[in-house]
Amino acid sequence: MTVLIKEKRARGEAALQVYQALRREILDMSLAPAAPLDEKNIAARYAVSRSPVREAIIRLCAEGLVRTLPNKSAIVSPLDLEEFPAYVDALDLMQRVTTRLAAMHRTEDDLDRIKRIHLVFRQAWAADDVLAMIELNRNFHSAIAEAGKNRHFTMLYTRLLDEGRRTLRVYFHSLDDTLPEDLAQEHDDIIDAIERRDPDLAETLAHQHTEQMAGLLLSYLGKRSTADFPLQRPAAV
Amino acid sequence: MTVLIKEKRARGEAALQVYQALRREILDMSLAPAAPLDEKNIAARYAVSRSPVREAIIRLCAEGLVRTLPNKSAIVSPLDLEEFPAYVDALDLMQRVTTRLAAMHRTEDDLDRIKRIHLVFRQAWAADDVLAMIELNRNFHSAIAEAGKNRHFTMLYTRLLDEGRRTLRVYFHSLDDTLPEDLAQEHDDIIDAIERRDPDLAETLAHQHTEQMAGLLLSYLGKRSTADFPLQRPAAV
DNA sequence: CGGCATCCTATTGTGGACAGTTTGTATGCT
DNA sequence: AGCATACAAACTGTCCACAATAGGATGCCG
Repeated sequence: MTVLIKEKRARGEAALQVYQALRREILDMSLAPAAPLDEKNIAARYAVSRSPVREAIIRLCAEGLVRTLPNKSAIVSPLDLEEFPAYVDALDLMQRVTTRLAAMHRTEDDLDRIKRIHLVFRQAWAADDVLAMIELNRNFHSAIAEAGKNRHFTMLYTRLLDEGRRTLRVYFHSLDDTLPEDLAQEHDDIIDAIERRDPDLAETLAHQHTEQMAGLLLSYLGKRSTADFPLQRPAAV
Repeated sequence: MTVLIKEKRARGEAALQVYQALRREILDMSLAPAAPLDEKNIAARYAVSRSPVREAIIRLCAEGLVRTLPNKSAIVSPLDLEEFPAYVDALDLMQRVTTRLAAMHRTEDDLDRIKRIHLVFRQAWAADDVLAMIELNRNFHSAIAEAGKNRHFTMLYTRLLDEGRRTLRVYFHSLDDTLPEDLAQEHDDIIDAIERRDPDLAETLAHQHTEQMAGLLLSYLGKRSTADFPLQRPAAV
């Protein structure tokens, strides 16, 4: 699938566009985890030379979305379920601290932005558009983090959210693309706490939100199709 | 100052070596904050072409140690004192959580590593080698974070420590390269808490350690040389 | 004398070429 | 048949060349 971008590209845009396009494809899982990233191939697809592609891959590598192997093709970072606990720990702490800080430091503009994103999130929920919901969920929490005004927390948190987007996709597919409404309700509550500038409540809600999400994912991971399937032939009727 | 590296370089080492060398120079402040990074110049100094240099700069940019401006030279990230509070907030939280996790998950090997580094730290302290101390302080806390077994926290924490190394250098220079012994003692206490697997104590000590450091830095920033200097000519005797 | 337009130069962003590895295949041997 | 070796294709890492842009120097005009 060749992707044509622009007739004429501004100087300095090629690397950025390839970076954004690759990033999107990785997060959408159009590029599967562990898929090799052939530089020449990608260069051809985006009608650029290998230099901008290389730059994009290096940046994605620094973000943890791809992994480079010496003298071999870089690959899309695999979804490592082994470190799921550490991931949830990190996500939880970052979600708590960014939400708390948002309740402390948010401006009216911040609040507007957050509410606007959540509105679109609800629309996507109504339309059963799961892909949009996943992205909007990410943007929702990212906007909250921005309102917290600490770029270090924001950076790690958005990185974690991005990494998680792929896991969420796997999970939501398993639910036949339906979503519990609880999540949207929890978002409402978080917004309220931030609006009322209640850091403790905001942090508590953020924590419960993470627990909720982690619980859902765990129940999915624990779901096994043949666990209670009798290997012994059932007794004749 | 031309730096000659190797007669023959292994394929794939050029970019790595330039990256490590640049990184070191930035953290040592051999390259001053806001100093421009001329690609051709750097390429000549390390006897490579611009491609590996470019790769190194991109990676450093993703780490936050350099800043790239479109169509202009990248510059060493300036020491932005405006966001000092946010930095301390982030450092404090990461120090607390990584130290707590270390007290929970450390192995005997982890403990050995930490103790070994601290031993060398004390030697550097005895020898008044401030540069070594700054690097060893970073390695000490980094080793603790590793013992916590959460790569996300470790990553952000080490990044913060690295960013802070430059600020520490500025500060310690202002103390005429002498250092309060408290820091070493606090390290001892933290090691004890980790050894005894006492997460609460470890976290508390880590927090106090950050507060101590931040307090020292603040008192330095508040130190002004002419604030109580009378502008009016003193009355004749 | 100061301010603005123009030209010039140095540097970045990108394209393309070349060499060293790695991977896959084919062939020969056990 | 299975394994090891050798060859070949392809890809990465690096170098080099070129075009576009930014910044400075120069000259002109108010």
